[in-house]
Amino acid sequence: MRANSGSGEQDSRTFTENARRAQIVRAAIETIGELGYARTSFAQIAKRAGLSSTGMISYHFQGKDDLMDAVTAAVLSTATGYMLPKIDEAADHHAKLRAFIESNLDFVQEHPAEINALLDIGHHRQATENPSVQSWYQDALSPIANRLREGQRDGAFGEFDPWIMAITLRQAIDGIHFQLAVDPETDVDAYARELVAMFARATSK
Amino acid sequence: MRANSGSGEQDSRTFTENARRAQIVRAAIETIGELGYARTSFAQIAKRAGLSSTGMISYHFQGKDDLMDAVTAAVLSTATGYMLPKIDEAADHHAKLRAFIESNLDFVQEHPAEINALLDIGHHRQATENPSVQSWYQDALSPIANRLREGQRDGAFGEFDPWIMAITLRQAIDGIHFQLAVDPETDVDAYARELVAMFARATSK
Amino acid sequence: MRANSGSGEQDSRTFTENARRAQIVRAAIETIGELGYARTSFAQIAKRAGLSSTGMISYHFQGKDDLMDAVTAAVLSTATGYMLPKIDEAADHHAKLRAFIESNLDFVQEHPAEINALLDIGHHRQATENPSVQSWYQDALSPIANRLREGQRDGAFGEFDPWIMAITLRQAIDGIHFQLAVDPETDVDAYARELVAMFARATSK
Amino acid sequence: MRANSGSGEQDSRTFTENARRAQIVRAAIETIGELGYARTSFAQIAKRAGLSSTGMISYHFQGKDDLMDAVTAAVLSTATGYMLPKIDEAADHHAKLRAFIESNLDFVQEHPAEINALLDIGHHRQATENPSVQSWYQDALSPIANRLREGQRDGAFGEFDPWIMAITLRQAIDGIHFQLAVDPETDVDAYARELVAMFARATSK
DNA sequence: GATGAATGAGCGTTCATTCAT
DNA sequence: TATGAATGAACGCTCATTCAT
Repeated sequence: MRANSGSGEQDSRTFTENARRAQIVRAAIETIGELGYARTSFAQIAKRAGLSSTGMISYHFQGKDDLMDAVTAAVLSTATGYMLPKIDEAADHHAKLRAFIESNLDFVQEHPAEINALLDIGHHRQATENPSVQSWYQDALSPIANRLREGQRDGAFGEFDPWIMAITLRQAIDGIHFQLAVDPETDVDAYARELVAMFARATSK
Repeated sequence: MRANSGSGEQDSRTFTENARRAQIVRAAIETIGELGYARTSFAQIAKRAGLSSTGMISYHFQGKDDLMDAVTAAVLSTATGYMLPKIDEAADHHAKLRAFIESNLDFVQEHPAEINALLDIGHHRQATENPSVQSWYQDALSPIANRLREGQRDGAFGEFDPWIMAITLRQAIDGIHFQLAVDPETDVDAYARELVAMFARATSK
Repeated sequence: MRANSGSGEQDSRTFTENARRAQIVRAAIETIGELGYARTSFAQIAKRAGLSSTGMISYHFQGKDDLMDAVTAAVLSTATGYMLPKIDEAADHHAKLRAFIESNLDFVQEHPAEINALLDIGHHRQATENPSVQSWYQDALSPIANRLREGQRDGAFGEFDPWIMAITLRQAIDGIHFQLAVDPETDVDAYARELVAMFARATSK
Repeated sequence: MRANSGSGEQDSRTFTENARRAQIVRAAIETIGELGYARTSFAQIAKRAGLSSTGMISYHFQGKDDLMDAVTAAVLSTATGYMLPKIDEAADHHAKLRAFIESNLDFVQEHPAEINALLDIGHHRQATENPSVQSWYQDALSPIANRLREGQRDGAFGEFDPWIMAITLRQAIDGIHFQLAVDPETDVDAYARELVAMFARATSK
């Protein structure tokens, strides 16, 4: 008898069980953020969640992959909720691009554990032939590429492949982690300003 | 007794002899490239290398870190040997930037296992706060940043932070792996051409 | 998760519950008693305890040292519980000295595995410079030395260094193991009588 | 083709091979003395002996047990050569007993590695059912017991079991190691004087 | 739901020993 | 003899998962 809901399943109990699931996901995020994926075990997560047994995690999730899917979804949801309003508020395509970069780096600064968890899981899965990798990565890039394409259609941007630009933009923002590894005192806002200027040129006519 | 050569030791035979070491490094590269760092164990490497036991790896290397150091050094050496001549041949700063991007992506296309291994090891070390991370990452970025700085000094490029541009360039090139994960049939040359145009604008005056 | 109780933890169940822990400690005592510390591995202990894997031992104890601490504590507790009443019953200092020697050798005869385990662990820790050695050895000798000192103060014994006499007494009793190795049919009671007479002279005025 | 000479074998090559054997035995003594038996491996011994391969040890000795037999014999021989003259010089039985104790503790002080090796090997083998244990231990105790018996016959000592007194004497002297473990600054000469006085009483009429 | 004991495969590493050269 | 590579079993320990209560 299991309460696990596979990724696609719809279940009437979904909402009542969400409390425990969310608690575990929260603990997983913090653990990965602090120790890294490689040192994160069910035992560490259970300890941080105040659970007396790792069996609780297996009970609520189909397995490690299922838990990591939930973590990924949770972080992406939080990040989107943080960034989207700021992008929507922006007046034009250029301002929206700037808002995307700045709000993304703001989020990195304010939610380091979430971001570390997301990237760690992503790196771990990239090598794996897990089919869910493609989808979440596409899901993350598609909105960016679409906005860039709209900007081109409206004449705000020059000619470039919007999909490759989206990848580059995504990777440029994630580059902050390497910079922070080299110098933890880095001014993230300055990094953001530099990227804004750089991509203004890169997307110009 | 032991064939291990500690990191600090100097041994003229390190690269010339020791076919076994090279064989193990090769097997490690292929294993990481195929399974990813997380699923790569001495047992997997030994199986691929046709060794009778994992003890053989411990015999030839001080430990897992030492083996991964050897893998990193081997891949970087191969990559540098491939790319440097093409960059040196290029006539001016713009051509060198183009040669860097193109030769790098050429190398990715021709040596996917090597590159996957290099990035996976890098990610794992970053996540586990291995102190050797900063140095190799700085070592990888410094030459790029220095060339960009020279280009600015010579008036070939506009104003930008060369260090952040180096990170972005590095990350943009590595973005090909995400693209290949989504679509293994991607035209890497087209990806290269797009990046060349993009960074021509990004570095322009 | 884990049933381990770290050395510093206080847990009222430590001795009352945890049948599994006791079972493992018992198996460890028997294994060390039979094979000696050097040939005692988790695999041997697990086999003797009927455990499915060595992981069960790691589950119940923090590590090999923790298990050996538990073995030491268990044996010392049993030995003290056996000997102390007999010593307390004895009327005067001479009778107490005799009771100490006799009850100690009685215990050796009746619990050979326990004693072998205790001495083997002690020797191993002394050889590996484990810092916990001094304390347990001092703990074992101090009560003997103190009783001897009291006897001197009360005029029952002559002049001698009570600490060195305590070491000699301890070592003389442990000498029975060498004797038993040479001749397993040795009359331990006779050995005890001889030591009693010998130390009566050695402690006399 | 092996050069090993089993314990009982007589071999015309015995003397030519003794150089390498002695070198290995010497390295083994130092290694056990410094690291203890548990941490002593063929690799450690070979390193200390300046050998390029542990195979050399296996070539010259039948196995680990054979090497340890050689170490034991070498140390006993050295110790006997050191002590016997001093005992022979002594005028009477009481003086000889004193000379035995004092020269033995002198030897302990001047050759700590040899003694540590001897005791470590002894402790390790006690638990093992190695038949060679009984013999060397009997060989070590018999001369002591015989001298005590002679002293009794000549009326110098009182009544006691000479064999048990020999064990006790042996153990009392070895007790210095526990004392040194507790306090490395212990005055060994004072320890010797105390034992001399103690055994003068213990062996008195 | 929740607990915690149990499972068994797997980890990197060390070891004494063997063997071709 | 001497070398050093190779062997394969064993080591303590961690892991995600299962299961009875």
